[in-house]
Amino acid sequence: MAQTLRKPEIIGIARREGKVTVDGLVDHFGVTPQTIRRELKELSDTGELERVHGGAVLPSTTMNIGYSERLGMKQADKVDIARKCAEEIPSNCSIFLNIGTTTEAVASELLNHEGLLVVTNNINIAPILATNPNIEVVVTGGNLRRSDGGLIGDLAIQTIKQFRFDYAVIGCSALHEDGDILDFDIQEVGASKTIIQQSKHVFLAADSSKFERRAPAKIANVSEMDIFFTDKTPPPPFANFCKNHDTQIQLS
Amino acid sequence: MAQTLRKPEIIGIARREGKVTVDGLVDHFGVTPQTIRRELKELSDTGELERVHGGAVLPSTTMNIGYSERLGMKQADKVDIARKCAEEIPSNCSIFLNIGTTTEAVASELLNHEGLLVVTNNINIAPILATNPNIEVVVTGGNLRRSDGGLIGDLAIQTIKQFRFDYAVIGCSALHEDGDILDFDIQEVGASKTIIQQSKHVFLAADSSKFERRAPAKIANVSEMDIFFTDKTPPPPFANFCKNHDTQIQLS
DNA sequence: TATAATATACTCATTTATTAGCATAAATAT
DNA sequence: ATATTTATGCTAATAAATGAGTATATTATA
Repeated sequence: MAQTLRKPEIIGIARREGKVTVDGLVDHFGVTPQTIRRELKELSDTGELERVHGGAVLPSTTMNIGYSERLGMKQADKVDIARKCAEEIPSNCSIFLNIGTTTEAVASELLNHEGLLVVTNNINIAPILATNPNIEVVVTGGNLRRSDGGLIGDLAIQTIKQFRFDYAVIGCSALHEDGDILDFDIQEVGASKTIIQQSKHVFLAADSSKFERRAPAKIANVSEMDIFFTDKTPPPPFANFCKNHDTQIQLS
Repeated sequence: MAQTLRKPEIIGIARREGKVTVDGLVDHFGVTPQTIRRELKELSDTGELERVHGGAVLPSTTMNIGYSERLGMKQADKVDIARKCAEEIPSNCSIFLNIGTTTEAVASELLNHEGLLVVTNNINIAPILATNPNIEVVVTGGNLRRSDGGLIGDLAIQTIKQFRFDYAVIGCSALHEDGDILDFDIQEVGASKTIIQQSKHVFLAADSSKFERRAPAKIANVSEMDIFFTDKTPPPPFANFCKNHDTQIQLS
């Protein structure tokens, strides 16, 4: 396979923006669309990007998310949320990133930070952060959850207990109007409890679609969070609940 | 300027910019393109940069390489070694797979087994095995080694100690004629000792090119292995050593 | 559903980069 | 001082990337 000077930069742009467009890359590099298309095709052949009409998006690094969810808006929203979240995190500190595609986006946004120690139970985050040698990456042990690459169970909790974090970024499967943070797996409850206990600042990062989802396991309550990063003003009951419990809402 | 002074600067520029162009370096150093090309070729031969048409980019570590490319990369002999190795492992048992691309090939060959519990400190193995729901996958914790996606250090050892394995498959960076099994990282020593200690049967899987490699850390000795899976008859001193220590050699 | 507007895949000519072999000049060793 | 190694530059042949034209596929719109 041919390698070119442009490919790493295309991937970099995709990581920052969540997506790339053929037109955008044409302007950026000053080459013709067919050249860009050729390279996007090659990047998609190797699995580094995923081709869509008009451009390409980051492959959902999670293992089985539907095509539609990866496209366009959702991913762009996630990148915006992730950027705001990463802005609140300084260099030279310790961070925990847990499961969820939003925390993966946060990982990408942290690539420009320095002197970080990042611990994660999300196996997809490891290759993202591996590109920056200034970030020490620790993966917790655990049983692999196929649906999203999460590492769960007692092994994960054991590892988390051995650290203290300056910041923790929590993702979730669903949000309930009464303030509950939900996951589809009961095993994640113990992990999130431990994370919150070991962390000075706890952030929740979740896009507004999570309010329309259902999930069985309550892993935490938004009152335990310091900041909730999201894309749209949450439903009034949830927003009021946040206000009453000193949880800041940060819109992007 | 002498060549020895130019090379570090080229690498420096590449680290800052992510890439270097032949033309750019020609302007920068005031030499001809062929001089630059020669040096880029040397830097690419030593693995410090990756040559591309028009310049060079930072080498993509195995971590960054796309999934399908990684699969295609596996040479036929590695697959053959892996197949023989997987044939010796029954269904319904517990297995440890450690670092190395050969153990990744073994993982692929295990996909048709059933009722396996696979524990690994190789992060690349998780997505391979995730495709078969009949295999329970456990990832050890540990510090991420960027060069190959290995999880190393005390966290990994802690996890390994909590299991007993029916089979362990060991990979390595290099093999020495006197029977020593070598890795480039001293931290892997503890892990491999623990693996051997916890396992009923220990297999070494390594292609013959490992005899031509050098690595500093002795992680084990082939006398501790039950079977050595490889593609060609090893050098006579090594073969004799195996014979004297009841280590079976299995050629593919 | 039909139609228009984009976007894409494919092939081939053109441009550009690369390799290889040889010549020259500087640095080092004998 | 002379030979030898090493770095560099030149030219021609080779290889690779690019861009243009055209046919096809996809998405948007009436």
